[in-house]
Amino acid sequence: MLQQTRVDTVVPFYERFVSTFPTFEALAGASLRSVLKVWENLGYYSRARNLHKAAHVIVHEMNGEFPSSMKDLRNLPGIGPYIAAAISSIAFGQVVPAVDGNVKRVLARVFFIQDPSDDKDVKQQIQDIANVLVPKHDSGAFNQAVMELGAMICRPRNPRCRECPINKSCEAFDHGAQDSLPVLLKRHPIPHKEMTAGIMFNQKRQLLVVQRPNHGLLGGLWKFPGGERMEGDKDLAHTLRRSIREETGIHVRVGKTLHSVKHTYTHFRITLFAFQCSRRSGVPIPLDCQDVLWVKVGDLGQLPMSKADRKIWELL
DNA sequence: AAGCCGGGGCT
DNA sequence: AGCCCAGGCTT
Repeated sequence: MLQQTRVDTVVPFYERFVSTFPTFEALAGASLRSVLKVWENLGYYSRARNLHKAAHVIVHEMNGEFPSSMKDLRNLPGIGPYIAAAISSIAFGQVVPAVDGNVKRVLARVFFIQDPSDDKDVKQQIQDIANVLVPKHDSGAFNQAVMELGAMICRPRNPRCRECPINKSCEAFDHGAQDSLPVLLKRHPIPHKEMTAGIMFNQKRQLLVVQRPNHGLLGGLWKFPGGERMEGDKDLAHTLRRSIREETGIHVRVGKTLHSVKHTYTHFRITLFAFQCSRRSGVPIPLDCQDVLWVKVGDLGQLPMSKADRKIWELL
């Protein structure tokens, strides 16, 4: 949960998650849908899918025993170098450094590393320094201490160097360069996309929703049918007719605009336009999606949806 | 090695 | 509007 996600954001999700799935057996036995529902709004949903898978591996392939070595931890889906090191050092007392974003920033400053910290060699250099620094005793506490120092004192912006317990050992502070380290690579500007969502009821006053493919953006979450405006679309109504046909095979008539919401993802922004829609012909089947479902508006709260789609639902 | 993957808070 | 968050997986 803590991957690229602030502790304060995670805490309520964590509490709800462990009370819903208190054991590996409970998590392994739960449906992916129920896991995604508890994860809803936390983002990076592959983490939820991987955690669900990992619980299954622990219960069915590891005799229900949680692994303690770096090597065995790395074999669980979703556990990479940082988490393997964090768990084995904090929970099992192994002498390994846990290098997260905080640690990289602290070490880049303390050791005055002026090359971009995203560079492969620089990452290795930081890892090498951490390997030397990690103490034989209480390495888990050391790891947490460096992370905490990075979060509270050696912050990305406006570091509190006067209050820093190790400022006398910090080369960046010596040079007065703490604000310009670590060096950032410039990022590409993110594109803007226009997205469409069809709000369509059947005679039973049920709403049509589709489930996204399990891999890719917002994998496994539910959405209103519709898609991105492409080159050849002459207007958004055209986009919506085309994308609903691709997703579900049905032909629709596009009515009036109901709402529009803006949302920012990691690599692009969207404006999502919701249109009233009616079915002209065909029966919805899962073509360019994983599943289709007619659902009562009130029951849509049970299905995991992204923030942008949830906003549309709330406006309805 | 680079791209992909969310949502939220701070500046 | 940009940046960053107790990163990992895929290609």
